[in-house]
Amino acid sequence: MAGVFIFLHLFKTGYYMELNEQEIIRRQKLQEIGNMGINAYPAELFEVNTSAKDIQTHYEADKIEFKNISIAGRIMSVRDMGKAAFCVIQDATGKIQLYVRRDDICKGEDKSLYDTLFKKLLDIGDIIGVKGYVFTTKTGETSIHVEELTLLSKSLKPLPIVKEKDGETFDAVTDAEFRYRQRYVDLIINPQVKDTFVKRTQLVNTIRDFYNAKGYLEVDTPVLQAIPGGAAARPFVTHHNSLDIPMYMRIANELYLKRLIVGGFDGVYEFSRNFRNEGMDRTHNPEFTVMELYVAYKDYNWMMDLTEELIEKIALTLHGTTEVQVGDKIIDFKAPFKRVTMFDSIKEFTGIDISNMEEAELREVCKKLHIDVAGNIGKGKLIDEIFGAKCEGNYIQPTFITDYPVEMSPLTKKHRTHAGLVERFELMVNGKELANAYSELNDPIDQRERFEEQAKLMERGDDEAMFIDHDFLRALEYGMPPTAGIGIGIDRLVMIMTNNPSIQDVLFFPQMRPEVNHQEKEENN
RNA sequence: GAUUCAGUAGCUCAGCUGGUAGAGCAUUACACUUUUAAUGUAGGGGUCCUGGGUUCGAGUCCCAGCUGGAUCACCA
Repeated sequence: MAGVFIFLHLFKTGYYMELNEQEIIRRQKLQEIGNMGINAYPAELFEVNTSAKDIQTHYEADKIEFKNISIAGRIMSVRDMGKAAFCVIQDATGKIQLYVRRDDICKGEDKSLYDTLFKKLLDIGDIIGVKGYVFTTKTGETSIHVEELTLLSKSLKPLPIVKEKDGETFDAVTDAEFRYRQRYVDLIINPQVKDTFVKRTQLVNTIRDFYNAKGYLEVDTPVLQAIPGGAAARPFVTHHNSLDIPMYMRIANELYLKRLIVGGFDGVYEFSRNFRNEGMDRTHNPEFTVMELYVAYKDYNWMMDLTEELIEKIALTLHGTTEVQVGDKIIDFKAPFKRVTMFDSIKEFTGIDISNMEEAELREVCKKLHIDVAGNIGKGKLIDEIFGAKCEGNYIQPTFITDYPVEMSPLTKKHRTHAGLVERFELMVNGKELANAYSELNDPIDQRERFEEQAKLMERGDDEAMFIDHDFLRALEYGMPPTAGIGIGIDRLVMIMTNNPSIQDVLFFPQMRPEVNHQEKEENN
C-alpha cells in the first residue's frame, strides 16, 4: 500500500510523470527501506580494508587468508537461490562475487534483513558494504562469504545490464551518445573505458616526472587573455564586466612561457588547456590539452633528442614495450626516430624539388598535384599544403619533419645555415602531427618584423594570421636566452597510446550539443 | 559546412511489398541454502526522436526539423 501511496504522491508533483516503471518501483523500495528504519544514504563512513583486485590477485595465488574483511561496491548482478544468493559487486579495482546466506547475515529469529531488505528492496546498481571472509566456491570462483551487509546508497535508475560468458560480452552499451553524455554509466559498465583514462593519467604523470627530474618547473599562466596569442586560431570571446573589456580564452600559452624564460627560469612547462572556436570531429574538441615546455640555452636538435627519449619512456610505462598497437598497425616508439627535412620529404613523395621555388612556381606545383589552394595564401602556406596533401599521411612510424619555411613559422628562429628556413620540427606519428617544436625566435627586431608580416597576411584575408603582441615584444627586448620549445598534443598522444581513434574516447566529458528536456521543449513551443 | 547512416520497452536489437508493436536481458510475483549469461512458472512495461504530408489506414512511404555516428573539407 505504501508503494501505491508514494506513486500517487509522486505522480501529483508532475516532475515524476515521466518516470518509467522501474524508476517508480525503485522509489517505492526506497520508501520501504525508510519504513524499516534503515537510512538508504547513511552519513557515517564505511571502513574498507581490502579491494576486489587485492582478493583476486592474492587469495588463490599466494594462499593468503582474507578474514574479517570489509569491502564496498556496486551490485552488478544477483543470482537468487532462495535462502542464499550470489551477487557480484564492483569496486574501483574490479569485480568480486559475494555469497550471501540468509542464516549467516540474520543470526537470530528475525530474517527481515535477508528476506525483505536484500531480496526485495536491493537492486542492481545499489552500493553496499559487506564484511566476511574469502573462500572458493564449488565451481572455483573466489568469493566473499558475507556475514554483515550494509546498504550504503540506493540507486534509483536501472543500470544497463552487460553480461559476460567465456570472455564474450553480451548487450554491451556501444551507443556513442549514451556513453559520452552519461560517462558515469559508461565507466561503470565498460571496464576498458576506465583503463583508457587511467592510462591518460599515467601518461601525464610520466611527462611530469620526466621533466621534474630534469629540474624544469611546472607553472600556471593565464587562461583568460586580453590578446589571444601563440597560435593561429579563432578564439572564444567573452567579456570581463568590471574591466568592461573583451577577453579571450587562450588558444596557446607559448608567449607566456617565453616571458618566464625572459624572467630567468631555465626550464618551464605547463599542461595547457586550450580553447579554439572551430569545427568539432573525431580529432578536434573545442577544448584540448597541449603540454608546452621551454628550456633555455638549448636548440631544436637537443629538443628532438629529449622528445624521443620522453615518448619512448611513455610507451614503456604504459605498455612495457616500445611497440604499440594502433588500429591495424604496430607503431614502434624505440628511439631514435627518423629525421627528414620538409623539402626532402616533398621531393620523396612528389618527385619535385621545391627548395628554390617562389610563390608563382609553387602555385603551379599545387595545380599539377591537384591540390586546391585559396588565392590569398602566402608561400609558406603553399608549401604546407603540399606537405599536408602528399607527405603527412605517409609517416606512420614516429618521424621528425624538420626545417620549415620561414613564412609559416612566425615565432621560430631562422635556420643557422639555410636561408628561408627556420629551425623547427614536427613529430609525425600515424600520419598525424603529435608535437611541434623549434629553436625559439629571441631576436626582438626579427620578431617584430615577423609579426608585421603576419599583419600583412591578415590584410590579405588570411584569417589565421597572428595578432601583434606588443608586451611580448617588449619582453624579448629585455633579452631572452636562446631557447628550445615544444608543444605536445596530449589528447592525440593519449589516442595513439591507448589505441582510441576518437578524441571523445580520451576525454571524460567531450563537448556535446546540450540536451533539451521535454519540459523545456513544451515551453518553447 | 557537405554527403551518408541511424534513432522502436531501462539496455541490446527484430519488425518484409503500409494492415492490432515483438524477442532476449532487466523489472514484478512465486519456487529454489554453492550459482555464475543461474534455472523454472506466471505477469507488467511503448510519445516507434519531433512536426507536417500521402493514404480508409503510417514504426514502415514523402517533406522538414532535432540528436548522434561515419566520411570529406578546415583546424591541433
